Amino acid sequence: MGDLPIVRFEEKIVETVKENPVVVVIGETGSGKSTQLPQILYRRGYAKSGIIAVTQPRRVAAVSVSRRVAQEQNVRIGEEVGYAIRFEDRTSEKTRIKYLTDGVLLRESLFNPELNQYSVIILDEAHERSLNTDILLGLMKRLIKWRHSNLKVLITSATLDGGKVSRFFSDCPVLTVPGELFPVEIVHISELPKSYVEASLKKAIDIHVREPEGDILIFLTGQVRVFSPPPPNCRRFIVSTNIAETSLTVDGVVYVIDSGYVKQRQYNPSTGMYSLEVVQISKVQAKQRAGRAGRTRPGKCYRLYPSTVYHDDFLDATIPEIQRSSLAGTVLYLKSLDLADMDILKFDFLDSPSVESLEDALKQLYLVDAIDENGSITSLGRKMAELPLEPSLSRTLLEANELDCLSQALTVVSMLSAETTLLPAPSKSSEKKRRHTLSNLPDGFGLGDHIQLLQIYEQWYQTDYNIDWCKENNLQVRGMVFVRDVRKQLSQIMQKITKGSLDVQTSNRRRGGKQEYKSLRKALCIGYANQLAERMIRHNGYRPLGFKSELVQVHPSSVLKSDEDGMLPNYVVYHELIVTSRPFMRNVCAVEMRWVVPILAKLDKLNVFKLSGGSSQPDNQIQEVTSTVEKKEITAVQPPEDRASMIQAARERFLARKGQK
DNA sequence: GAGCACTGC
Repeated sequence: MGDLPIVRFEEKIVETVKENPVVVVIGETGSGKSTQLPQILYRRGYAKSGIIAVTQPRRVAAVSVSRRVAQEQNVRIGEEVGYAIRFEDRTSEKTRIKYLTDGVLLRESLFNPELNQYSVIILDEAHERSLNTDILLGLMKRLIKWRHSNLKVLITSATLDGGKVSRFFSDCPVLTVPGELFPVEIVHISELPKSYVEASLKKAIDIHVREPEGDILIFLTGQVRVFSPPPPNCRRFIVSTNIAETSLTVDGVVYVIDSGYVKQRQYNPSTGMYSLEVVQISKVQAKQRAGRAGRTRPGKCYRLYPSTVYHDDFLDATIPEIQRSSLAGTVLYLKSLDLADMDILKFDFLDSPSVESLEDALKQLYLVDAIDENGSITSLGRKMAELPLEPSLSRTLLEANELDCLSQALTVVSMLSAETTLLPAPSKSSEKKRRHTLSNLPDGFGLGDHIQLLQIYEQWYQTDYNIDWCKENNLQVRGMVFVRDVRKQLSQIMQKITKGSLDVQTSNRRRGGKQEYKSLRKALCIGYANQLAERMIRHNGYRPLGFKSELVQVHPSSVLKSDEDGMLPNYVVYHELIVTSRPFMRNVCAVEMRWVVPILAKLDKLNVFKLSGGSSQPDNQIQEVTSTVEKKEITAVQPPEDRASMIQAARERFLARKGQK
């Protein structure tokens, strides 16, 4: 390994790091930056006063890279070289080089904001711009001011715009290390095809007929089954999503077909809805895809778009995750750090999320009681930030603890954390089977999907976590085991937060009936105060409250039942709004009017201007921001005419009851 | 009555 390109730059790297607190290292695939950079600094004594931390966006990468480095150092994993990922800490007092996911480093920073145990922090794969890496970039900028004398920060990436990061860190130096890829010939087609799926199929057959041996990797937006039956000889056709850009390395690939598209999840802060859209990839992504052809020998990349489209239409870089996600959790995290002069609208991000998105986050946090009407974090909010969950789910756990149904809530929340991986990938053959077996699973008494998830886990518990039971019921074993791990971790954190011995045991009793779930549903209602929907008067469509008014439906996969008149509950809370063919609420739970009334009152007095620190002295940049806020109509709920009086009456009853107490 | 890429604490 001594001849990796990066080693030839050792002197230059060491010299630059010595003179500067922050250094950007651009290294193409095959440069050895992830494995060699920490070893170089280790050799030069940088681990004497602290640990060298290397972050990775993915767990597998943290584990595999650390294993390779341990091997090169000739030590066992967990000794001088170790890793830390969720559920698994393979480090010891001897550890000097520590690989960890960026999520783990963020969590460590919550309890030790100065990260004193580290002398060097290397943020690897920064070009991927994961939400966590972006937060860390902002935190590092603050941290080097406090720890100027004893902390070195290195930002490394494959194709990141080095100049931009350098400017972000007060014009820090940028080192470029060449990679060891084989040349890849790029071929563009002359005009955009009508169908990129069809075009990629044609191109694949074309390569198969004309070109010498070598596997073909095809980047599409989903696993479309268009390549069956397989060709008669042994050439492999690998159809892949963007997973092969980063997570997956396929050996033997010589040809890449790049459709130029990717399916991307986007959050709309004004409607609270997620959507999955097929969008054009960025130049960075196109380069990444082409690079996959040159890992073992010279290769070819066929791009199913003209070069003019690449140059003129493609974005330089993918829109960072931070600009495509709901930021409630992120904002709560930053608020809980108690950074001096912390104003969330002024936090220094490499690419700032929109003001609208930040205000949406503040609004949500206010509704779940994590911040007060002035935008300051509450003691409840502090506890919520300690839980590795979305704010609505942390709020549910804390409320459940008050209502003596923590054990049930822990199960529901854990099941939701792995929900997508529970059911097996749909295929024609298993579809019937799944439907059949699902009918054998509990139905949540018609109260909704959260209750069903609880019942499923409790049944599994009663079989003593029997793997065969999962298989019989077509539940993914890995998913269920993951749920069990999450539940254990959350139980421990809850014990710590409440400083008490809690009853977190999964219930073993035979369940009585609907009444059994009342407290749990109330806790869910309070936790999901930001995800509450009201049914329309005469039909089963719903309107999410607190967002721009849009009509949504309960997802057809839901087990929520209607009453004798065919009507669904007046109010439900939902886990997620997702736009596919239409806007749907996924995972809903029926809630009662009397729990909803205080939330409606809160929605009424919502004042985003105050939440975003409207009283503070704005600087020029912020001036512009606040003026748009002032003009904007506050998105409080306007109940439909004839229901307004009903809500008012219920609210008065509620307040009267409260007064009596 | 739908049908959804990928991560992570």
